[in-house]
Amino acid sequence: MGRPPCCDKVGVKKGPWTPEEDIMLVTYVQEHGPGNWRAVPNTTGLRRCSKSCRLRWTNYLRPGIKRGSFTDHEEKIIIQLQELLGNKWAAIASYLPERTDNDIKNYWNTHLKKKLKKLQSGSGDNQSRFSSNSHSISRGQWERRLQADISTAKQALQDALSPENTSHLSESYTKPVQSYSYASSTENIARLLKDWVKNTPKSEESKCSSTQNSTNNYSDELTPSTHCTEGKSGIDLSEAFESLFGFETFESPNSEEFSRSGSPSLACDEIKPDPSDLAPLSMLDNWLLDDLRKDYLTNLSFDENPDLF
DNA sequence: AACGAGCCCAACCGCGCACCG
DNA sequence: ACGGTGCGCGGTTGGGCTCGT
Repeated sequence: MGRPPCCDKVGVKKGPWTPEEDIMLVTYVQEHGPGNWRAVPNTTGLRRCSKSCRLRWTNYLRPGIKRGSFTDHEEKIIIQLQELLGNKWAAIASYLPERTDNDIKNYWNTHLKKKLKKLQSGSGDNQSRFSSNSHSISRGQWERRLQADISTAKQALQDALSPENTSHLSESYTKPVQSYSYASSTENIARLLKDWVKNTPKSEESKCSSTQNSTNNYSDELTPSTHCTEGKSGIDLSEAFESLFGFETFESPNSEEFSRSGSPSLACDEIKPDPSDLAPLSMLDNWLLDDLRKDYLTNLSFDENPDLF
């Protein structure tokens, strides 16, 4: 018996996602939470495979995703964890909550692999420094600590998200988790719409496949919302979007900062985010990365090899 | 300015695992 | 115990973009 196709191939759309499709998907997640992807096409009317929906959400629309180039710190973590875990991108991504496994995988394949290869050919023993460092703890210890850390992180996340505990988060972390999640998700859509609106009037005949460019440019182009009044479709979509999400995304001079600042206006009680898909709490985030940095990276001899970074 | 090569990244594909009845 | 189903993961691909000539 052959494996049944994950979805009905007839009438299933492929290729880049349009902003409209993104909105439909986000709307579904807002209402039902992430999961039950099989139901998404039927529920939303999206002509997309359930897997495609899940992938789009996890790799692109999910709240808290950081885009743009990787920092040196992130790079180091990836290199170390790849050395330790191999191509377990999901596991590596769990230590970089703002990055998706796909992003990390791509970054590894396009940048880091070459970098290390170059380094390896340049000086023979540099590679071995990563794999057998005299200062580093043993592989077994690493793995045990990783496991422990992941478990602890999950517990911390659950604790932090439980209603009775959210109130005692320290003052510096008082941003509402739900709002953060919500706003970040909104921000992701907003960036798509913004670019889409900007591009559509110029080339109406062109297909709406500008999502790639829009995301790449957005972080450097957090301009005031003048674009959203350009073009009819922009107005309609923007208004629809605003009404959909209940606040004026396009009025934000800097939507990223806005979303992270935890503005009270972003509160949205009807959202019931799944804890596993929430944006990483800063506290947890910092804890993970700080712990990594302190306990692991300082034990390793990156500094012995300044040429690498 | 035009063209081709290489790069980059979003999306797809197929497999394996976990869960459920 | 077993088959069906859904989801997650890692590898791969295709098309747009950038850069060099």
